Amino acid sequence: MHFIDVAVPVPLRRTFTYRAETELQTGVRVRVPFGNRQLTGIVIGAAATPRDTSVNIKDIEEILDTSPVLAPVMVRLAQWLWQYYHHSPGEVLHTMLPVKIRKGEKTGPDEETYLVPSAMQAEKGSLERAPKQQSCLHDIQTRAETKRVLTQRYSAAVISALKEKGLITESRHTPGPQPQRWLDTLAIAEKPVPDKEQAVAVAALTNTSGFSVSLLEGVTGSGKTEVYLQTIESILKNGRQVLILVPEIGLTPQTVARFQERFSIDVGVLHSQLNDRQRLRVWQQAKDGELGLIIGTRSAIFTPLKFPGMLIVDEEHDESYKQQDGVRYHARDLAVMRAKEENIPLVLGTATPSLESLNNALAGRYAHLTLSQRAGGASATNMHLLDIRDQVVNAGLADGILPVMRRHLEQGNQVLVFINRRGFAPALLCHHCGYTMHCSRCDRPYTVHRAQNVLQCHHCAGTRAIPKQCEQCHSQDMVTAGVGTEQVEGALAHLFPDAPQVRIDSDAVRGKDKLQHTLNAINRRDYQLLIGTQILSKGHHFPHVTLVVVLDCDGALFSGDFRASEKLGQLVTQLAGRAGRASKPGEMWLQTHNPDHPLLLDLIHNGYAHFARHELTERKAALLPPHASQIVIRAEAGEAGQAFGFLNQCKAEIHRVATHNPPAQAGPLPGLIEKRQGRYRFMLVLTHAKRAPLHEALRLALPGISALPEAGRVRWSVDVDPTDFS
DNA sequence: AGCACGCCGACT
DNA sequence: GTCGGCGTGCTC
Repeated sequence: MHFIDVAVPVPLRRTFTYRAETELQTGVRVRVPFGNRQLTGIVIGAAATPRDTSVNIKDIEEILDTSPVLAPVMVRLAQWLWQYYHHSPGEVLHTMLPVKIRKGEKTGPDEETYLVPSAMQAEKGSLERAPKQQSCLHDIQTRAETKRVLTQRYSAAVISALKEKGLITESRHTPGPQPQRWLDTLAIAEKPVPDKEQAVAVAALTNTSGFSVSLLEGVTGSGKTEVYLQTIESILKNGRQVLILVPEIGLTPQTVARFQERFSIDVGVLHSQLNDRQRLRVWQQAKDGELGLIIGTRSAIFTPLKFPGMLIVDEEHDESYKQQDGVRYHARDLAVMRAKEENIPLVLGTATPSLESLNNALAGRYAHLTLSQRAGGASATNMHLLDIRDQVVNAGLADGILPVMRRHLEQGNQVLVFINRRGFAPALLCHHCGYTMHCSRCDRPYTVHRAQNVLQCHHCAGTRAIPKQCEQCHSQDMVTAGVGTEQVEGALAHLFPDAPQVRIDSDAVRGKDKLQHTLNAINRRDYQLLIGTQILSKGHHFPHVTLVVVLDCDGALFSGDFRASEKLGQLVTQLAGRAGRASKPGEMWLQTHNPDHPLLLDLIHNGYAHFARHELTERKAALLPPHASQIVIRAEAGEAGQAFGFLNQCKAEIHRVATHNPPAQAGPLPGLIEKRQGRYRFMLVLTHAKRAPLHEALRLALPGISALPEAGRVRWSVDVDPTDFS
């Protein structure tokens, strides 16, 4: 008789012990009785023989797999996840596994129709006058192929003719796995000669074996992707798989095509738009070792690999790697754990490292590789501050910037205007009584959208018509306040009527392929003036842009979020990287009311690398991450007092339990967006200089917190290493 | 999360 | 008299 720990899909922070007749492999799915229902669970490992005789240990009902759906490495990763993020095993496995696997569906490839040679032999010369049929038969005789593949290669007529003649028949069966299938087609296309820094980086990364983390800090345009390409070449040749994570917005068909073209192999692609079936297929092929290269967004970090060779996290600073609901994991941090478990190298690439990764590199925990030269000899963009104090500012554009823009436009170049607000204006208010139109569910001002003629709440996405008169005093004198992309677009159309312009924000490029078409049109020089939001800062290069204007960077200087300045530095640097090339050096202007602000001065004069190091010293002095660890407990409820009260009880419980070396507790604080979708949100921020005692305190407190009667009434969650305090 | 058990209001 | 509201408690 064996006792076995099983993770079941319930939101409880523990596993359950069952009895089995035989020993069971870790990672195998089992059907188990749970309460009065049947659940599909995962075997986590052998359990100690229970001493507590009061619990009635039940038998495992059925073993669903002959081979595990989770390799031992992935089971260990799951355990790390639920311990580190203080979530339930059930929720963690829910996050890690494709839906179809979770639901207990059979694994393995689907049955397919094959065309196979029949027992009958073709008479000599009978196909002499049918070369297509001959070649098709030859293909089928050499290698069993699916009907699906063959109908792409040959016409239906050819295939049916062979069937008529009784030379081939159909057969349905499941294909066996074809491990390292990519080696059949792998070929290295012509590649550029790396420059000296790239060559050093490739050599360093190629020579690593076993676990290591390397931060590849390469300025925009320095050819990080080329370093990835040349590094993974030998890994693929050696029959090892490479998993590449990219930000949500960076996963374009072009990205995938670049890898496909270089290596002539199938690339597994994983992103949020896939359906369950497509997702399962890539998962299975990666697990069977059929795919050499898998590219995906955040959750792709859970892709199983039969022959793990290397992990790459591109644009590692990108915020989209942090999951913001459910198990709030950070894919970059998880990649470190995964690489350690698999004993393979991890590469973190970016032009603007997160302070977390930079700190690890500076402390010597990560290798630090740098690419400082832009490819093709392009020079760095020149950055300037434009003091807009006392200047006339029209639709966000200061008078002083207009001559600069005119100069670039007259030279036939493109100008990029960045404003981090979509819509026409961020508020609509009454000129008579000052009342601001706001969303009653979220208590936030509505954004005015002139294009669709609506007010939209940017927190709950709710819309309503633009009112003609004030809700409060019925005055008809309604005015907008602040500036959004739509308004800038309108003003620029007046100021520069001869320059064709385009707006790029999530409103303007909604819909499949719309963004790509717009980007193509920009690089065809259909437009001269580009007005847009964050989208413009991510990954796309605009060789004809010679001027970047940032309309407002003051907000980030005085934000309540301590990461705002880091994000500003990354944004500005990424934006600067969009512009210019060798023949056309770029220039960037930041409009500000704080031209003497040390952060801005440091950023524009010394660059991101210097700026980031300075930020790190500030974080150290303020005892903030990465020089401290944080955990946030969030709660939301229909009544503010409920959420607040619950967090106060959490605070008391942590205080009671963490007698030795307790964390600092701030709050309960209202969320930066206090009310959202009609619910009140609060958070309790736990901070400690050391990670271990912080986690220990929470671990000890969670049973008591979960047992609070309020815990069942409010919606609450634990966020380890929070990146967003809203 | 589910599901049962349990104790109070308005219905055939 | 019962049907069903959702508070509470438990799940190897």
